[in-house]
Amino acid sequence: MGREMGKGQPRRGRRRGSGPTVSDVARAAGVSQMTVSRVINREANVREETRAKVEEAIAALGYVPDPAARSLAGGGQCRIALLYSNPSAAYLSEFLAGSIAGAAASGAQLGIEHWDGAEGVEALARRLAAHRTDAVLLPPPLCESAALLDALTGTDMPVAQVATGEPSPVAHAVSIDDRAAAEAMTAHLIVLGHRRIGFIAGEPNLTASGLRRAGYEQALASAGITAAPALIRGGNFTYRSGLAAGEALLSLSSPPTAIFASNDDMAAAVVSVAHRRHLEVPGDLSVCGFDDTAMAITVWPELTTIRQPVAEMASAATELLVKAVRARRAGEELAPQHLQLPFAVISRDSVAPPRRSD
Amino acid sequence: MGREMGKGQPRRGRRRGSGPTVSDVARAAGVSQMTVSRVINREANVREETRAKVEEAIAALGYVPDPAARSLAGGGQCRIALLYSNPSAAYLSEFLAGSIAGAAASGAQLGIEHWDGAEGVEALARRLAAHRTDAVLLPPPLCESAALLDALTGTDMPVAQVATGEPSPVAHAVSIDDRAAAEAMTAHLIVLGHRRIGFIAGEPNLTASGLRRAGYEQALASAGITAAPALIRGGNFTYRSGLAAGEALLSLSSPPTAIFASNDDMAAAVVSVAHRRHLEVPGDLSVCGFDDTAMAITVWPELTTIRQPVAEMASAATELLVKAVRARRAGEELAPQHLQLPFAVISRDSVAPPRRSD
DNA sequence: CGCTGTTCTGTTAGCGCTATCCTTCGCCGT
DNA sequence: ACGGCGAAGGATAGCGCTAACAGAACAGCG
Repeated sequence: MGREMGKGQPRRGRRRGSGPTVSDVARAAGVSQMTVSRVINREANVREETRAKVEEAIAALGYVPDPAARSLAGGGQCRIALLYSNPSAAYLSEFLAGSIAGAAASGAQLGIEHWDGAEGVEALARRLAAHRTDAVLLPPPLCESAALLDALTGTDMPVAQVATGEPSPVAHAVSIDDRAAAEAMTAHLIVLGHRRIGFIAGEPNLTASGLRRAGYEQALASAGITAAPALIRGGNFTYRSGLAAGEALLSLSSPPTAIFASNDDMAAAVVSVAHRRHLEVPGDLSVCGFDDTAMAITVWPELTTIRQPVAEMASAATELLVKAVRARRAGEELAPQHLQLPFAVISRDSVAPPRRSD
Repeated sequence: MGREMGKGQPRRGRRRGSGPTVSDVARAAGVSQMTVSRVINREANVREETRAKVEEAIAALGYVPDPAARSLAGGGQCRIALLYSNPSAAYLSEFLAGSIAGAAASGAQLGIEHWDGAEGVEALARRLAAHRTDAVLLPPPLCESAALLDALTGTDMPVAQVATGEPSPVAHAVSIDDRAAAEAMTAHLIVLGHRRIGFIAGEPNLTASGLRRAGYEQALASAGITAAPALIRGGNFTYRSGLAAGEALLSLSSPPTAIFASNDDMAAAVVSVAHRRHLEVPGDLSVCGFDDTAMAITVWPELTTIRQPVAEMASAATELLVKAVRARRAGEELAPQHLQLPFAVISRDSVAPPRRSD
């Protein structure tokens, strides 16, 4: 039977005008499709030289892998649910962007699920099952809920906690070294000449809070400064709690020359309190925060703070989950990974040397 | 009976344990895969009897079509890009959540693209093309960039603007009635007894700013109050501009009893200024914002503000784009739609009747 | 009965990618 | 030399689905 009878021209196929495909890249790089695939997936056993050639071709053609095709051919459909509760919204947006990128990169579907705890844990599990969820991504503060974690790890869905201080041994986790970060920030203040450094602790139920406080204390100890208990105040990560703690610290007979708040919201509140008392920031009082959320650059002066690579963390956690799901489907089990990403001290305008180093 | 005769014994396929496929259903129903596909897609030209048989088989096997395969095979692939610039991040998180939901609902892929304007418009267009973007979603403030809009609508990608005051005639748009919202908020203050109501305008380049101001003026006019020009101050949606405008308004010889800021950031700044001057909010000064971003409930007291259903708006815009892309592929053209979603006045603790209605 | 339409249903060939072989090649030890 | 081994990369066959076309079944009409 003459397949190409009517037209001498081979049938155009039903290519979407879309874009370059693996075979285009392969042709351009002078390798096989499979090698391109290997480069994309960062598999081993590809010579550096070959990899470079392929990457060049990818860049030149502006190639982007088709997620649909990937999940069809590869490990198969993978739906991961991002479970969130109380959105510290600035955080969530970066987190979402990261998850989306991670999901896109591994060809997974991302679903957003809200859970406020009112609905029981089992009801949640049922909901996830109905949505054919393969894995669950937990940003703070949900990643700290022991009940939730238990229920989730009880199912056969891999779970990833992001930014928890104390990862569960049965879950994947991505975080920064909160303790080292707090220590670095405190040390920074000490180097500038501050000696009376106030600290506003975070929500006591979150494990990261303890680590941040430990880092602060460690830095003081390393510098030979005795930590005055009066300089440490409790907070719960809200602006309002920062207001109260700030008032308390600045009402001391010998107030601190710098205040390190465990997050940006509380630091912003401290700035507000300082202004109310007609103290200049950073002239009369240095203030620093933690997280580098939108709040940090919203207030004036902009806050010196610790940047967590939230997007990267979310992206890494997402990819981890996809890998876990695929491994599980292949019959293996991916041992819980606990990644730690680097943080950075971001210097802005809310910190300066103390006016008189007494 | 033998397996498929034509081909040799298939080599141990790499079936995922997943679920039943079209061919399972087809075999169970005694029809071809194609017929099953037709039933799934509710195509015409399938006998009622056949359809019933297939549907029965689907139900019996618990078959669910694989979206990845569908979009690979069908033209279904649709990649929509969410283009964002400015870290108006609190807004973005809700926006993202909405877009994701919208994309999932219509089976589209969502990509996040950052653009700060440094890279030229054509470079951006090239990047989008390289990422096989089919349509572009523009949250504020990018949706106001005429240059960008021109460049984008010049391509054959559908574009949707979200929350713009003045939709382009060639783009889709989803917004709220900013003017009516500002009018409602102002009227609310008037009903409480305020007569000297300060207004902080938004970034003059954004069309929504003008509408909000017009709404404010309209409400005053309707109540027979003459708008004192001194009570209107310019701002640009930043906290810092709110600080300056707040200072100016409260320094007037006859200061306002209420200040309506065009967004929450500026309203938060006004609260801060008021506190610095030892004015109680809302006792001595009522303050209200606009947008209901995270900032509104971060500061204390929490802000009375206008809620825009950002997530719904993003979701609606996303679905609109998908529809437009599919229509275009089918050869038709979806005329630009301009949707307007309802807003709501959210009463919190930053507004009260004036102490003495003078 | 042929001849045209009109439904319906089946067949074939991919969509873009990766799993699973398989070949090739260089490097070691004896 | 030789066999053996592991790394690098190629060839091929699908993943589950649908577009496009090719029949088959059935109607009406001369």
